[in-house]
Amino acid sequence: MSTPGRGLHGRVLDTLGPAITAGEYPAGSVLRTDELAQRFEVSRSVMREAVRVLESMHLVESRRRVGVTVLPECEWNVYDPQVIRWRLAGAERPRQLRSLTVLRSAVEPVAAGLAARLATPEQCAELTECALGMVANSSGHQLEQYLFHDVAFHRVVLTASGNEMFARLGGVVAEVLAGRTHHDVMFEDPDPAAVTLHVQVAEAVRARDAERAERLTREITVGALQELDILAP
Amino acid sequence: MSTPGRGLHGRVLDTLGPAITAGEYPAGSVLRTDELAQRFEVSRSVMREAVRVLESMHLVESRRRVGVTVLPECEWNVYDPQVIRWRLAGAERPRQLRSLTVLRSAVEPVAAGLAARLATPEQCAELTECALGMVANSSGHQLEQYLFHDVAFHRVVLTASGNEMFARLGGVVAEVLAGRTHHDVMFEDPDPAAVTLHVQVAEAVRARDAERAERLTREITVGALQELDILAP
DNA sequence: GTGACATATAAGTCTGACTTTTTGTTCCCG
DNA sequence: CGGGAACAAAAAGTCAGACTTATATGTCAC
Repeated sequence: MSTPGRGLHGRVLDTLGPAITAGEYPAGSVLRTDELAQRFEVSRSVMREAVRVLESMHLVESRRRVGVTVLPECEWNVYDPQVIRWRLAGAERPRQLRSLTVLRSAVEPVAAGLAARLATPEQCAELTECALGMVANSSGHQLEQYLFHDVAFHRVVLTASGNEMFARLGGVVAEVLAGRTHHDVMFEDPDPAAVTLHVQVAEAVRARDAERAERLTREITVGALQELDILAP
Repeated sequence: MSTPGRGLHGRVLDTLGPAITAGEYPAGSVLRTDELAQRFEVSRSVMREAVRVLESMHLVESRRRVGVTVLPECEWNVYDPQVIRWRLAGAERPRQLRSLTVLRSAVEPVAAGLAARLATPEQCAELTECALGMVANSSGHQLEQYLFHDVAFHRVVLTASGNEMFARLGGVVAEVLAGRTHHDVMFEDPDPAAVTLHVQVAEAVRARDAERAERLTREITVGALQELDILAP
């Protein structure tokens, strides 16, 4: 996925990152650069680069005479795509998926509202195209194609919102949707109601009806929350 | 702010990071590590560490035989607190502030709704305390104290939501509020209506009225949007 | 117990030599 | 004249070793 093994330090991160985010080293654990370098059979310079990256993600803190200390979870840069991927790959996957879905439920409706105001004609067209693609693959166990169009749909909405922060969440949404399709429950065809909602959102955006686009998208995200049993009575 | 000059590579980042995020090197620009090392008068090892960090933020990409290429803005990890700080410090400040405020307007209401369900008694108490602090400093040009309690208030709401992604935005909100107080318009005392809303949110959370807490917080964020002239008629 | 001092430790830095990958050029052949 | 293979150069990547610096901790006198 994305950028595997871009250099030796990347290889080190590919094992050390998941290990830390999985809680294998509890907060406060102290590692030593030299020891790590030996363990991974790389030079200290390479190991230092890896540590610097982990440090920039606030997963660890490096202090003289102490070593490399693992930071508590609340310090982590949980928006770093790399960190998200590591956590989604580990045992914390369910919790991470919940966090991200709640985030989606907050962001996507607002993004849809903005998209209704700001989307270019091209983006409107793309959106309906995606929605149609979802309809076309909503039955007959064509889950992969359905997923493809679903991801594209949400990506377009987030991009069309004109907000860079929203746009950057496209990758996150892709991970969540892909995760739902592949790992979790989703053996049968997608919920027809959800498909309809996507079509209606595309219509609302094209019609420049921000209020409606937001409300419909909220319905979609509420559905996503329900799938994960998030929601109080 | 936060961690100034933690080592030589940090010093390098303090100038190179802002320069890149300010668009001083347009996307596609190519830098060479050796040249940079000379310019900053550091060894190549230190320079490499700095480049690795920039790479982990997706500000640059390092390729053999080519050099260090500056990536287009759409690739940047705009959620990285460091990147946010750099951008807030540069010429792009107004745009960054708008992006962040729109993000707030999406996230905070939902967070407040969750907080109303999940906040501990201690957090409820903290919240009312913050709101009272805001009231106490809302007149008489006590902007600094007001800001302090305002930041604390929003931090508690985001934390009490129980969602780690929301909680992590506490720092971002702090930057936005501080920015508004210090740089932008805010010479006279804060809007009394906004102060009242904060008190009411605290009440709603304590009363476990999620719907009301969300609606009131939405009013607060709408106010923040209006201050920046964001909002269609 | 408290303060100053010494010491050991691990990160931080620098340098120089070497390797590897990739790009762009050159040159030969069709 | 075009295309492909071989080649050369450039820049990042890697490594090893020596040295510096900050700092936690222990020691000792008071």
